[in-house]
Amino acid sequence: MATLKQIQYFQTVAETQSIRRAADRLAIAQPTLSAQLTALEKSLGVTLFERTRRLTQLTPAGRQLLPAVKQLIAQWHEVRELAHTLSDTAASTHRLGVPPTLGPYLLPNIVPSIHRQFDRLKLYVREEPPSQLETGVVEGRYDLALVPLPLRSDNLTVDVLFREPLMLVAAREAGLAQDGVLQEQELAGMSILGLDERHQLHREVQRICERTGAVLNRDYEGTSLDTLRQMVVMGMGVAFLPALYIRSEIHRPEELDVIRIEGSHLYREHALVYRPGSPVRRLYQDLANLVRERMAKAFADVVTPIFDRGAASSISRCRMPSSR
Amino acid sequence: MATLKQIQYFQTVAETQSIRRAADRLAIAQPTLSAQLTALEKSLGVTLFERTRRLTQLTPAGRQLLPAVKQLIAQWHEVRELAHTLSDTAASTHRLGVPPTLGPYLLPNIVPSIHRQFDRLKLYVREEPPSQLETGVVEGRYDLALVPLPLRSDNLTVDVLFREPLMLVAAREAGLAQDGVLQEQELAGMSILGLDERHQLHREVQRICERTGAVLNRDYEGTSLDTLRQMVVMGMGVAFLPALYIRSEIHRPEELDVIRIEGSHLYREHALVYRPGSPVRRLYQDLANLVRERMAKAFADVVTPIFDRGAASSISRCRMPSSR
DNA sequence: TTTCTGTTATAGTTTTTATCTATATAGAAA
DNA sequence: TTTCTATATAGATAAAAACTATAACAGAAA
Repeated sequence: MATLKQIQYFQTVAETQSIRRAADRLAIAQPTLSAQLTALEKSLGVTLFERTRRLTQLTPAGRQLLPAVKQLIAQWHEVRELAHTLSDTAASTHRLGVPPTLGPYLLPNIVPSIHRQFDRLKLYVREEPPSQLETGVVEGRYDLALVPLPLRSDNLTVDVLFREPLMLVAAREAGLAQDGVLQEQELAGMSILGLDERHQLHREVQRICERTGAVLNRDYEGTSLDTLRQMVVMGMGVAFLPALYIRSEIHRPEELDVIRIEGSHLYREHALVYRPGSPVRRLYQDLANLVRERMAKAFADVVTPIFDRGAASSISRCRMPSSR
Repeated sequence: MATLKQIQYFQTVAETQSIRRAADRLAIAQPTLSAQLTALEKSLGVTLFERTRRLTQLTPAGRQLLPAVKQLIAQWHEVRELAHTLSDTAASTHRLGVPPTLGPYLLPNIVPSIHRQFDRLKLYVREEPPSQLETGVVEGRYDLALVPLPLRSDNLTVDVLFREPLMLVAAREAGLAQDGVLQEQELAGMSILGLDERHQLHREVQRICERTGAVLNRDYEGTSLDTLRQMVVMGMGVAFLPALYIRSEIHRPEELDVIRIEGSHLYREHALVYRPGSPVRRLYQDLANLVRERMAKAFADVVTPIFDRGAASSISRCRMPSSR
């Protein structure tokens, strides 16, 4: 099989019309070039050059082959250039998966920062339920994903990002919120609207209901946060909505009361996950930190960034030298 | 520098998503493939694969590099295919030079035969004065050329093709030709029209005049066979015209008398010439034979093919093994 | 003619590298 | 846990690409 070197030799000899001069330009010995030319001619089955004492010129066949060969070299240079660009890992396109109850309300807030810090990084973003995101990352359909904790799979590296409160939302006319705060006990017996069970949020709300004695209404379930909110507006009940959604989408609070519940763990946690073997995990850790910092700076009133656990989780999965 | 092999390895691993399977498909050992992949990654400066125990998949950078690499391989296949086509030397485009006093009147008669016998051979034909054709072949601007003998340069292989008579042409009203034949002695003192001295034919006619005592009229010279013929038609004198031109262009003999001269060597000889080092000289010898045969078959009454001298001339220039 | 010069080809050697076999290592599955 | 499977590493071998030195040869110059 011919080599790219031989192809390049071919082009140089064709240009210089001399094996001697081509060898000089290529900084190799002349016999080497002669031998490689012969090898190339043999492997192509074509005599490329007519060697005379005065000059070495292309045969008719070689002359016709030259344009194709030049294009081959051009394509090779293109590959090399592209590789050079991509050698900065932050210059590639990474496939990021996001859950539908977080992505649309988080990404607009962090993507500009990412673009600012990693100006040549590109993100291909897709929305899917968290369970599919997890398997997607494991199976390689995604490079990284934003997912709520806890995870099902244990063979992913997890960088915990932040804690997002779930707020109780009620129609204004319900008159639930005297001062925007409710005691946990007051939830008991209350009928709560939730999303359908394909959403991770369904289970999270279910867990809260079990603990507080509220009742999850399974007769009517929202298919998205927006429909759930509409159900609340229409007076069908109250619901737990994520703080980032509320911050992002509810701009006319006169229609809805947003109520904080006193003294409980009404929140969900989000993490950035990726395969432990990913050669660009350092970049993903940087991205995770970027998200945490951005949250701390601009959304401290909404979410709680988690700096320690994520880092620890990553480090615990680093490869250790064998003791043996 | 990377090799085409490594590029192909890259593609195969990307396709099979496994170094093991790719090694099987490529019929090489798995460690070899691992090593070559690492070498490629190093030379490109990019980590192409994420190797896990379950599978080996592309990194984001590798994924983006793959299309360019596929195109590179496609271009390589194109080069190989083209080379394979051209490995039949008769499938190339050869640059043929012809003199203006022969090409237009000979080529239409032989090109169809060439096409019939070498159906994929292509000829790029250019017309130039014979002296420039010779240097053109020597310097590589042409691959082969049709030229009249004798040659100026001695470093070309010569395949003599045929002898073409020069016929005396006179206006009908001159009444020179009682029976279409003239004795050589009758030429003495006759004023002969010729071409300008840039044409080889000028010298040939000059030689004939010297031998026969005719006078070459240098006051009026034709710039082409056609203008020369027009000068004869207009009664400005008589001229020697090549037999192939007459056969090809003079269809209304009533205007002109074509007269054969008895007992002299009123002819020119044409040869096919090419560089002795040309790797396709066998093809050119075949072409020369084709021309001779075609002349013998269809133009025996016009020209005299020469089979022996040409072959001998070629053979005499073949490389001999050194005696030492 | 002979000699000189410049170019390519050949011979022989060294270095590099591509490849092999055997084995280590470590996730995933049983 | 053990077993299986995939990749990596080590060491050896074979292939090749590279070098130096020199031969062969055409063309120019003496």
